[in-house]
Parts: sequence; structure tokens; C-alpha cells
Amino acid sequence: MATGRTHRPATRSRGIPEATVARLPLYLRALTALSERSVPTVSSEELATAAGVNSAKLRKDFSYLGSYGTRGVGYDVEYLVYQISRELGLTQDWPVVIVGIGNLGAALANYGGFASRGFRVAALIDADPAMAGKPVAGMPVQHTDDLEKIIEENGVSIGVIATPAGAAQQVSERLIAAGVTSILNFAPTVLSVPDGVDVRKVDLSIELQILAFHEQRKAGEEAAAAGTGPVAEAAAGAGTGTGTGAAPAAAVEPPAGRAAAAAAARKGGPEGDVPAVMPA
Amino acid sequence: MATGRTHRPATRSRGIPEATVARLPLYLRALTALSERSVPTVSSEELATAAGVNSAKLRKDFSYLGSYGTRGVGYDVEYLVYQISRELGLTQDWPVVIVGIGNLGAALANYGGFASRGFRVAALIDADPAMAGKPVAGMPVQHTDDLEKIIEENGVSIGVIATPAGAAQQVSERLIAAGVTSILNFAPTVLSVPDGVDVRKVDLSIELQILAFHEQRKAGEEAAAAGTGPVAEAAAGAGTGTGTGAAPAAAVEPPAGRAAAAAAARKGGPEGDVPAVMPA
DNA sequence: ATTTGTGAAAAGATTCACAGCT
DNA sequence: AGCTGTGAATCTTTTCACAAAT
Repeated sequence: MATGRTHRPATRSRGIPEATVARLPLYLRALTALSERSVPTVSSEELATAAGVNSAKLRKDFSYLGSYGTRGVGYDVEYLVYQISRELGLTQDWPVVIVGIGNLGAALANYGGFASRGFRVAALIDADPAMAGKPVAGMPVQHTDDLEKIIEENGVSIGVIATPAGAAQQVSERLIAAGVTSILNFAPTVLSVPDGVDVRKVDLSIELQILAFHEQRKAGEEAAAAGTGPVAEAAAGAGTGTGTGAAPAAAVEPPAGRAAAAAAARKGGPEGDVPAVMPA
Repeated sequence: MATGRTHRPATRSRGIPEATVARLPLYLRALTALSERSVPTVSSEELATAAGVNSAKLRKDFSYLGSYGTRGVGYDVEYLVYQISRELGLTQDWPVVIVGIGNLGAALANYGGFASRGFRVAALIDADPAMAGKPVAGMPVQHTDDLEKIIEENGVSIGVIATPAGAAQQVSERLIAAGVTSILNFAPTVLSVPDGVDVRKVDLSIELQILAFHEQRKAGEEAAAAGTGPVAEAAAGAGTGTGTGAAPAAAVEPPAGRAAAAAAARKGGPEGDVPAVMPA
């Protein structure tokens, strides 16, 4: 999950569960593909497969939007595309600004997926004077000094932050002061924003860390020894184990589960002094 | 949430809830920052604030790992960094390959957040012969032809896909055949993979769409008058201008909206009143 | 005097299973 | 005959609130 909500705790939006909202774009993408192939109708089963979910979930999700299907037949593709687009607010045009035009910012500026939905990149903004005027994705980079003016003139309410972590909080404050109320944050930092502002974050390294966790467990599953620390396998009930034959083939892990030495190495910075304490 | 799990449904890893695993990297980042400032201990309240969660959740999360705190005092920062790192499998080295060195792939290759954890970019791979040998982030791009060899020689078990959508499925199959068991997918497509392979996806446009949903609702909240029908005259109305200031004017939703709209729509026939839907 | 760790309650999400409509 | 829509059951996650520890 590159995702994370920050605000909007209580007010579950218009009765549509957050989990459902998060899947609507998935359905929309699958439907758009069907639409392009001129497929007129689709069953919950087919659409669910295309979107990578199961059909019960999909039907439940759609039930929050209304009764848009036809029993015995399925869903009308075009109609559903429209309904979901409207629900997501994609039938209107959303100007966005991207702040921080480094590698990632440039990648985002070039990313076609924005434009193809209701999003329009209204401006690219960077703090480096040397960047100013340089064209990225066919549009000149503007300087941070003009941030407020750009936001206001374009009626921007969604900002994308792709700056280094250190700059993100300040950038968010300026965006918000100028009128932005939704932020997509790629900087690896927690933004603190006032009530009423939504923040979603995408953190590339967090995703990898979650994968590493599962990867590690896969490795540990077959080498049921090697135990440093609490491997609590017995109590965990190996019965449910993924004992799939499709076990990870590639023997990767050179050293499986080193202990304190590894910690010291990792942390070994200027003051890296790892307490030797280590019960469990 | 840009995030989404694809596999791993039943086997809840080693008793640690998936939701908790997803937050561990967050805690780790906050702890690392404290560690760098040589803060020796931290309370659940402080750490929770730094990580952007509430303290009850944090304590519950930590309780799945063990009893690593001291009542009346808090948590030892260094010790906790080590424990979480170990739990996530970051005390070992994870070689990863990035396939698809376009804008995004290059951004990922340059992203410092990988290297600073246990991740090492072992190779950059692209299908374009013209890219071969060109240095990106100080390392030569290699051709897809050598993919299998690279995976095997480096013992890679985690692959990052940053190719266009059309190439992603095939790339994933080759990665998996060569031994990769975890994939981070940036291509906007659903990968179908065998059991035992984990896929996480990050979709930039999905995140924006979720923000748009909430943004739209905010707008509708204050413009609770304007009894428009089920009409969503978005782009027509304002073009660029969602008005200035914090409150975008373009409201889409009539408060009474859905029920009536749905009913009307259904009466109108299977397809009748479907307005021109913007094709992607 | 604080702050953890955790049962128990509450809220939320998913899955089941089938009535009801086409 | 087939497929949606949805209550009911189940599972997961979050929050509460307080005993236990230092």
C-alpha cells in the first residue's frame, strides 16, 4: 500500500465506505478497458476478475452506489463508467500542481495516467532557480516564489508534493494557505495539516519493506530452524500454512537472521551504540 | 491508498496482522529520525504523533511484536529500531531489480530511500536496446535479454516493475520464472501471478482519484443549495476555474442526489440517458 | 506519577448464501 | 436459467479503559 489516509476520520463520506472508494478507480480502469473494446455488458464475476477482486465484494461495493445492474444480465459498461466517474468526481476538471521537479516530479509530470482522467497538470513548481523556465513534459517549470499566485489563478485544490522530505511540510503549508485542500505526498515524511485538508501519501520504500517482511517469512517457512529470536511457529498453528508447492525457488538469503551484529552494522552511524539488551 | 495487496489472503503472517505490518515502516522511520537526534527513549504518545497514528494503535501494534517497552518510561529507541528492522527483515540485504527505466524507473533508481534501508538496486533492466549501457543513477542499464541471468546471479527475489502497462504481465512472468517471489508493480494493470508470489501495487492516478472523491464531497458540502439534478456538468461549467480560494465552487452532487438519480436512471432504460462519457 | 500492555467493546470490512428480479 | 442486490454471519481492525509495572 502506497497509500495512507491522514485526515477524514469520522465523516464517512456520503455513506460510501472508504474501502469501497479506494476500489472504485480499479473498477473504473477495468471498465474503461472493456469500453474500449466495445463490450456492452459485463457480469460481476467477469468485472471482478478483471479488477482483481472477488465478485461478492464488487457487488457489495456497487450496492453503495445504487442499483446499476440488471439481474440475469449484468452491468451496462458505458453506464457504469459514467456512474463511477461521476461518483469519483472525474466528470469535472481538476487542475493540479506538482511541487518539486526532481526525478520523481518529472516522472509524474510525464505520467499519462493523470491527464487521461479528469486531472490536468496546471503547473510545475520547483525551488531551484536554475530549473525555472526549463521545459519538463512540455511545460515550463515555475519558481516557488509564484506558488500562491499559480494556485489562485488556476483554482487549484489538489497539490502533489515531490520535494525532498525536509521541504515537504513547509510546501504543504504554503499550498494550504493558498487554497489547496487535498495533497498527494510523495515525500517520506508525515505532514501535519489542519482539519479539512486531506492528505494521502505514497512511500516507495514502505512498499518494499512490506514486501521484504513477507519475503522473509517465506524464506523462514522452509528453513524452520535458523531461529534467532521468537519464531513462535508452534503456537501460530502451522496448519494454515501456505504450504504451497510453489515455494520460492531462488535461494537468496545468504545469512538468515543474524542478530545484534547486524543491528550494530545497520545503525553504525556516528553515535550508533546499540544497547546489548536482548531478551526475547 | 496506493497500496493494495494481491496475494496472501489467508495466512496471516506469524500472527502479526497485515494492518500492523503496514505500519511498521512508519514507526521505523520515526524511530530512525529520533535515533539520529540521539534521543534515548520515547513514549508511545510521542512516537505515535511522529508517525502520524494514535498511541493506542501503536501500543497494540507493538504488543504483537513482544513487550519491548518499559512501563512508566517508554521505549528504548535503539532497541526498538533493531527489533522492528529485524521483524521486517531489514537486517539482511535485499537485492532488487528495476525493470523499465523510463522516467519513473529512473526516479526509483535514484531514490535514496531504498539504499538507506536493506535494499540494494542490483540491476536496471530495460527492453530498449538504445538504453543498454547508458548509465542511470551511476549504473549501466542492462537489456531485458539478460533478465534471467541477472536474477539468478544476484539471487534477486524482489522485482520492481516500472514498465508500460502492456509489458507488465509478461515481465512479471519472466521475473517469477527466474525466481522472483515478490513484485512491486507501478504499471497500471492487474498482474496475475501464481500462488506464493506477493504483489503490491502503487498506482499514482488511483491516489489522485481518491483525493478527487473527497475533494468533490467537500465542495458539495458547502454548496448544499443548488438543487441540480443528477447532472454533472463539470468541465462545461468552469473549465479551469474551480474558482479561487479554498472552496472550489464546482459542485457535482445534489444532496438528495443518489437515490433519485439512480431511480430516474433505471427508469430511463438500460442505456437511455447515458451522457457522453469521456473516454480515457 | 507515568506509561505500557492488553482484555473487551465497538466499528468496519469481507464473505456467505439466497431471495428476488429479468 | 442466470445474475444482481443484500441481510446475516464472520473476520479484521480500531478504540476504550484500566490493571500491572516501574
